[in-house]
Amino acid sequence: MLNYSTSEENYIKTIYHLQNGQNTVSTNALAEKLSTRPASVTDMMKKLKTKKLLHYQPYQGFRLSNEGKKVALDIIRRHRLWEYFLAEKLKFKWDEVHAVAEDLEHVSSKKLIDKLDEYLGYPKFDPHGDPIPDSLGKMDSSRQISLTELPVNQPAEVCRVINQSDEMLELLQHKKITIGTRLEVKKKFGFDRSIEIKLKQSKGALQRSPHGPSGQPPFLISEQLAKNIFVTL
Amino acid sequence: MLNYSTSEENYIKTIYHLQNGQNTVSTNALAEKLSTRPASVTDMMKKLKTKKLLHYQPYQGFRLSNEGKKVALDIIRRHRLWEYFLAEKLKFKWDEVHAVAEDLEHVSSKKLIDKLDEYLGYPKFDPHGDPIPDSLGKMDSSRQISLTELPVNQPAEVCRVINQSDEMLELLQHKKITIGTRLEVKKKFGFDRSIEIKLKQSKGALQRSPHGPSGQPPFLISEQLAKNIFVTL
DNA sequence: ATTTTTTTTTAGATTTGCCTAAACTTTTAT
DNA sequence: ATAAAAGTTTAGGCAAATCTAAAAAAAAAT
Repeated sequence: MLNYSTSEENYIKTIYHLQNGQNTVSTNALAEKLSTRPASVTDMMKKLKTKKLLHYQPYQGFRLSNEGKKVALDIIRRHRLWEYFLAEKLKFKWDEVHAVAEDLEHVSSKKLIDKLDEYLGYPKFDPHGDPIPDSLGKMDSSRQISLTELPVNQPAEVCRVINQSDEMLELLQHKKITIGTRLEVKKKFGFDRSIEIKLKQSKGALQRSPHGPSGQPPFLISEQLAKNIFVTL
Repeated sequence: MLNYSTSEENYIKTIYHLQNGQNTVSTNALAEKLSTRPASVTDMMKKLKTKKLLHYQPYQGFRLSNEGKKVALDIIRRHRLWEYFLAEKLKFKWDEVHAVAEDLEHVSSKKLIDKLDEYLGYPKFDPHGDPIPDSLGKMDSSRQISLTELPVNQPAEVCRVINQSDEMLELLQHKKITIGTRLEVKKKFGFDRSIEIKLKQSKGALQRSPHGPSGQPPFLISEQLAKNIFVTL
């Protein structure tokens, strides 16, 4: 695996996230995500094409090649391992790890990352619940469904939150929802597709609450929030 | 404290090391250390002067300003904390930490470094024995003398090795000299200023050696090596 | 089927950090 | 004291990554 510049790596990583599966990625979408100009994207696409990291015909959008995907997974591995390190060892808050990991991910010593992985105990998911690729690029794709898809009365555990903004994290924190929280959907309302959920006693937390043996009362959350919370059964 | 580019940081750090105390640093010396060309150094010196990080009059050499020294100490702090982390936590070998830390030191989140420092237990020295500046730039300057200055029969402990090349590390490894090794100078020879030293039982290592209760026999080391080994009494 | 709008690309600059070659200072040697 | 050598700076260029403005292609609307 060759070395790529920080800028190249940011393009590759972002294309990977945008081309969820087989989608083709557009110049404008990529420029938007990277806070840059379409013209800069075109320049970089030409360069990455000559390096055989992506397929690209002018005006036709682009997709990572197999080699490009490998590189992307390696960057994502580095990013998520650092996120795990920051949260787990340095006690960063869940919502602070991303920005710092954006810098650390570009330090590309293979030995460093493999030793870090070992030190951390080969974690499978980062603090946001995203799976961490192993050194071969394989990662767990354990069934993670959105809260909107979770059947009523089916117990589940929060394993991932996507698209987190500061506002969203504030709301989650207020409602005491974190990775690992166990819950059930109690009712779904057609009117605005909001859903009522009930948090369950987590294994660790056994203190008496003021709500009796059944814990806190159920409460409503919006569809917009539910879409962004993923759970495992 | 503003942010500086990786390149600027490398210049600042290297000037700090070269201007040991009040020396003035020359263009050629800096170019040599940074494996770059004198013309590039001049360019950068002009830039750093406008940023008030150093004092510089054409043809007269340069010295860091107080602000420049502060920046240098911050970079050195990051570098040495990462070295400590790599050796202590990730079990990198003593001679492998420097190269990786060269990259990590440029990730400049203050919060990251302060939390790393806390996590590591506020270490005072890096794996080479160099003192680590605290978040205010203060560092231990505990008396560390070169082996060439150590009086005969004065027990001491290796605390620092400077100027380490691969060849030198090979030699140290072969003679089983590491940070923490305790020893005494037994004889000094005027002819080539080589010295004879004797390793002492380290506190930790209590296994019987084939050399009886007094440990290994004394052996000679060159002046060149002795100059680079520092000890505390 | 044109025209309009949107998207994408090209052309030409800019900034950073580096280079070579030539010019200029300072130092050293005669 | 002056010439040669060594060290330093200037001048002019180059590559990476960005930008703006204009041109070209594709998509949408009439």
